[in-house]
Amino acid sequence: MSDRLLAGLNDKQLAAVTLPAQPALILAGAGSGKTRVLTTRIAWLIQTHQASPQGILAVTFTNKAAKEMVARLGAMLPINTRGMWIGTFHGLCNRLLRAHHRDAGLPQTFQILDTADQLSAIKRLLKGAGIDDEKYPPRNLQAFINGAKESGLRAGSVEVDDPYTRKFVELYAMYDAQCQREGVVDFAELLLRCYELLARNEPTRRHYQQRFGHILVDEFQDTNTLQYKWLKLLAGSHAAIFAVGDDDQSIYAFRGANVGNMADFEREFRVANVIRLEQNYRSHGNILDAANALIRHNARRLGKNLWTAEGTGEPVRVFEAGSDGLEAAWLVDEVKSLIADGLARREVAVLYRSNAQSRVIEHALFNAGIAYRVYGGLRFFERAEVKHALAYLRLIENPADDTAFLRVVNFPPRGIGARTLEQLQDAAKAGGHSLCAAVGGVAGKAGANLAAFVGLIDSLRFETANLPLAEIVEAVIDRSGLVAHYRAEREGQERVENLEELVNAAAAFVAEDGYAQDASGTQADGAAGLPSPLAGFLSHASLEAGENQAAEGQDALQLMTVHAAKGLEFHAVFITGLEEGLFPHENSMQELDGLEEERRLMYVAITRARRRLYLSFAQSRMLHGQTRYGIRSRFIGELPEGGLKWLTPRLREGAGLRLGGWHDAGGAPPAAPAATPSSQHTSGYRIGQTVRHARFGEGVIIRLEGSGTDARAKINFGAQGVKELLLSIARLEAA
DNA sequence: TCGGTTCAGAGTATT
DNA sequence: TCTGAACCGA
Repeated sequence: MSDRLLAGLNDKQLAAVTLPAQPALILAGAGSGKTRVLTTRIAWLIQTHQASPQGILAVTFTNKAAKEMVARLGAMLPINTRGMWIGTFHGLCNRLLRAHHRDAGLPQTFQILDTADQLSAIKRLLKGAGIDDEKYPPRNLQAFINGAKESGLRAGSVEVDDPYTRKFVELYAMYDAQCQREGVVDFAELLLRCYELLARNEPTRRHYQQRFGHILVDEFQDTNTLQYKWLKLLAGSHAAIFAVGDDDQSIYAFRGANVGNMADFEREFRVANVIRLEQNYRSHGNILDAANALIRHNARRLGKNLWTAEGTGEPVRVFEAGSDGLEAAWLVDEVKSLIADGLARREVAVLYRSNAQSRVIEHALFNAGIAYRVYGGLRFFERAEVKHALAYLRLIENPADDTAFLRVVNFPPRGIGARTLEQLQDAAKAGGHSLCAAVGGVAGKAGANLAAFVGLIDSLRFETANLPLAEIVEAVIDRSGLVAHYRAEREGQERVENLEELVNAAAAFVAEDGYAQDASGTQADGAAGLPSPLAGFLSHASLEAGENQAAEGQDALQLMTVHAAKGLEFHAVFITGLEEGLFPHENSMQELDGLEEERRLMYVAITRARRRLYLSFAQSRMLHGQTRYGIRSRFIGELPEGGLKWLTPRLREGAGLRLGGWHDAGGAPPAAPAATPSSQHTSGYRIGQTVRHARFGEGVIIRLEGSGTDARAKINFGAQGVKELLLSIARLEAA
């Protein structure tokens, strides 16, 4: 019976799927069938009765990945996947904490703060404590707190060796106390609190350790320190952890991911079975050769080489443009011809290193009338009007949620201004109450307004107590005055529609997966009563921010950052802006292993392409309101020459990008003329000229200032950064 | 409470 | 250059 399940797997995939119940590390290269191996492994364990569906825990980073796993599993096995523990780290921790809220020291109705909620809670904390937020910027404090939590550290455990950090630690402790008072947890707290629950509560820990004989982890290279600790704790000494990841695709160090977890896991669990999935089913040979050659420049790797049974395919096309505008114009032409050849727009991706780069491209596409879709943007549950409605719902569920209270106490406006709120906050502080509970402490007209607001919340709570979720939401958006408020606005129509969509989302939530799944999971463990549908919906809204932007369904070109492209694949891929300072990004140069992470990012970008890959860079680019002259990214030079096809004349090897090459006597004019840099003749140098410096190497002059002995040049030395040099001192050679 | 002005900052992002 | 946030005046 398992034959059908295993049919079509290659030897390595088969070996991985059918490994004995031991710690295993699967190095799964891009396009090597990673998700298939993961889901088939689960199906195989169940089908061969090595595990029951309840005995398996599978964890991912995104809801999308979790959903895909569930869907594929459902297609493989005739089982009910609903009660299974397949989800994101945060989703699973939420589930555990709901079931054991008392042991975890949380109210049953605890709310989850998203990043924006957390920031406003921090701002409020600083204000209340009279802290100078210039000296202690809320964002920095937020990063500090999250960083500490993601390392598994409470305020008391953070090492302090300077007064500034000491203050941060003090504020961290105050922040945690505030959250506890208000019954809210931030994202990192979900994990840390869950970790502490398991660490301190032996019966609970044993229960889950015994229950989950198999723990499967997707994208293991993206785990942070706390997530790895959590996995170790849950696995205990028995569970077989099946970790799947690719160190070459580790691109999230900046948000705490620790690739070192892979090597640590191999060592700490004495992994006997490291399996490499290196056969790639996605790309043609030249594309893989480029990826392999590039990533070989990284020193710290577990080591892997992708190969394909397909042919070499087309060469990788390289284009040098005179400017960012010309790069976009070329891209438009190329896309047009791809479309003319019958390729669907959705099969073409335009990738860039940073979001700001999409502007120029969008502009060109828009003018050319080519439909496109930009990834990344406001998501449904992040929209202001939706967050407002959710704040009302949160107050119904938990009146102590001061963040929610402040968000809507005067929205729509009901005559409760800053002064009143200050009084209220003072009263709350003095009495040790929540804002909601302190309303009686404010007198006069303002007090009456506040009381009316609390009355509204109370009556909504009582009157909707037994209504279906969708009707609760409907009552809230209606009686809060939100809908009326947006109706009255000239451009509020879309917001009204989003509020109505929220009612639909609530109905869908009850009907579908979410609530039923939460309920069964909790019930199965018999710890706590059922969470209300409302509580479930609010968690859902926090943990799953929803799709970003609409326009789906339409066949459109796909525009996104390289990060956003991870996990996706396209027939044709454009990697744009391949310039030093942009990709690799200059900010990464100050970071430990920054360049290697940028290179992995480039590796991810290259391996998105199935059949056709374009690389492009521009001689000049508008950045922060200034024209910057860049030099070609080193990454292009790290690719195998033979697999590249230059669409523009190749400039002299080693010369870097020689801007304004047409200035040189006898120099061939570039195919695409550059935007003429305004030549200022100072001491014989000119903007755009390539020069060589003894220490910094080759660079491009981007600015000339002063004269005589004070003449200075600003020079972009690429990886060495931009330097300002005195021409009378620096000995520059023309390159 | 709104709307305009000013100012700083500008990298990637899921939960 | 462009954006978002903070701030100030009506």
